[in-house]
Amino acid sequence: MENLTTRQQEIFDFIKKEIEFNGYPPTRSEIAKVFGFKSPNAAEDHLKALKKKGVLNIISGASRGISINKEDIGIPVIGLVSAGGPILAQENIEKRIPSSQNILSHGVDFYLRVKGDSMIEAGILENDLIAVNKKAQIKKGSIVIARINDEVTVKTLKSISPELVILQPENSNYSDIEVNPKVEELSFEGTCVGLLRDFA
Amino acid sequence: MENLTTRQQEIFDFIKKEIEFNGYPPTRSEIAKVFGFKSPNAAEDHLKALKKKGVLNIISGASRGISINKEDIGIPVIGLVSAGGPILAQENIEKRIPSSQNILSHGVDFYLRVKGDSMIEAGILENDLIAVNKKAQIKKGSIVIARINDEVTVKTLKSISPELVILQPENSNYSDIEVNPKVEELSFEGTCVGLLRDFA
DNA sequence: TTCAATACTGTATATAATTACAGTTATGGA
DNA sequence: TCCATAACTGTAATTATATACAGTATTGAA
Repeated sequence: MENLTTRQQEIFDFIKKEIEFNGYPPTRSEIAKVFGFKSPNAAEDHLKALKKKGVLNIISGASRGISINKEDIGIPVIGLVSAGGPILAQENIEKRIPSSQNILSHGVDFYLRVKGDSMIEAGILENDLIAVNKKAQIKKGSIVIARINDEVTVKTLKSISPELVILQPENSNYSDIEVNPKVEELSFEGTCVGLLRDFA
Repeated sequence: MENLTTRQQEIFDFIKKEIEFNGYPPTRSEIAKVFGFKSPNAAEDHLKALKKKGVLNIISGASRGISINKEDIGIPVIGLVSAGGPILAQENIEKRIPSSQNILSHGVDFYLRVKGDSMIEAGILENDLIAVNKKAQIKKGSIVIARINDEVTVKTLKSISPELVILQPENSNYSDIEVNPKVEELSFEGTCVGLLRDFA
């Protein structure tokens, strides 16, 4: 997918929102009206551009025949996180899971595939997908996605202070991880707000 | 919601399927064509009936202005199962979770809220939602939703033969349940194909 | 500097789509 | 028996919609 221009992204987001809200896509005129275009053809041009860039599909002749390509809907699933870059970098995205907005009570920014068995006593198994909210407040007792020296890990946050953060695995075979944020690089990618398991 | 007639249910299901597949609702003519109506007005009549029964909404004047009422989309979540009736009876439906079709690799007929801790060693905790497929083959080793003498339970199917079915809890504090289908009433409501947990 | 792409205005038209009106047939109550 | 509901056919008109064509202005890359 080529990158969209600011304007194109706006149009695209509007279409997406309309589909979600109304249950059907907008017409050219409706787009034009919302964006203040004096001609429906401005919308037509945008649709053509968006189609060309591969983010949506237009069924010729059909009214409201706009559909958003599946890959562009949905919440990204992060498999292995490559070192260095941001967690949501394109190369980390394993696939996408359709909207699912209302499935969980919190917003989900991405899903993270669980590696290892360090959380089994919290009912989190290997290969489960953890639903992560990036903005939810990081607090004691919640399950957090932390990045320590560029390595991503999922643990319960046992305690947090300026010079000592304790991350607790939920598996009696493992011991707590103690990090001094002033010495080691520590950041929080988000909080676990849900879990998805697929018995494939 | 009043009950739909067979025909109305067919039309409704078709509309739902179209929205999911195409991303936008069908026109009257498209409905008529699929069902073999010679007049688009037959579809119009059906839409009016469906609207009257409250399962969908029609935006007058808008092409493809059909939207399905949120309560009628989605997969039902079953909380407590009342004795006697079928598991999917209206009174058992706690809420509905939007489509999510492609979230799990198997089809999901309903979600069942887990009571108790008998499956914690399989990573299934109390209040988790188990995704259930009604038609998937019941086989040894899979987690099944069984009904024994009208009581619904989730267990691993350890062994199955005409006179002895062994259901195994995944919790060392509990012991296996042995059922003779010839003596006790035993039926399978489905197989567990996934799990959903919401950290509310 | 020339060209393609972006971002529109303005006009026009074929056709897609909604939807009313007038019927027909069958069914199952009241 | 009468009437409402369901499930259609058939016709037709209004309006909603897609979409082509002809422009204009701006920008950034070749």
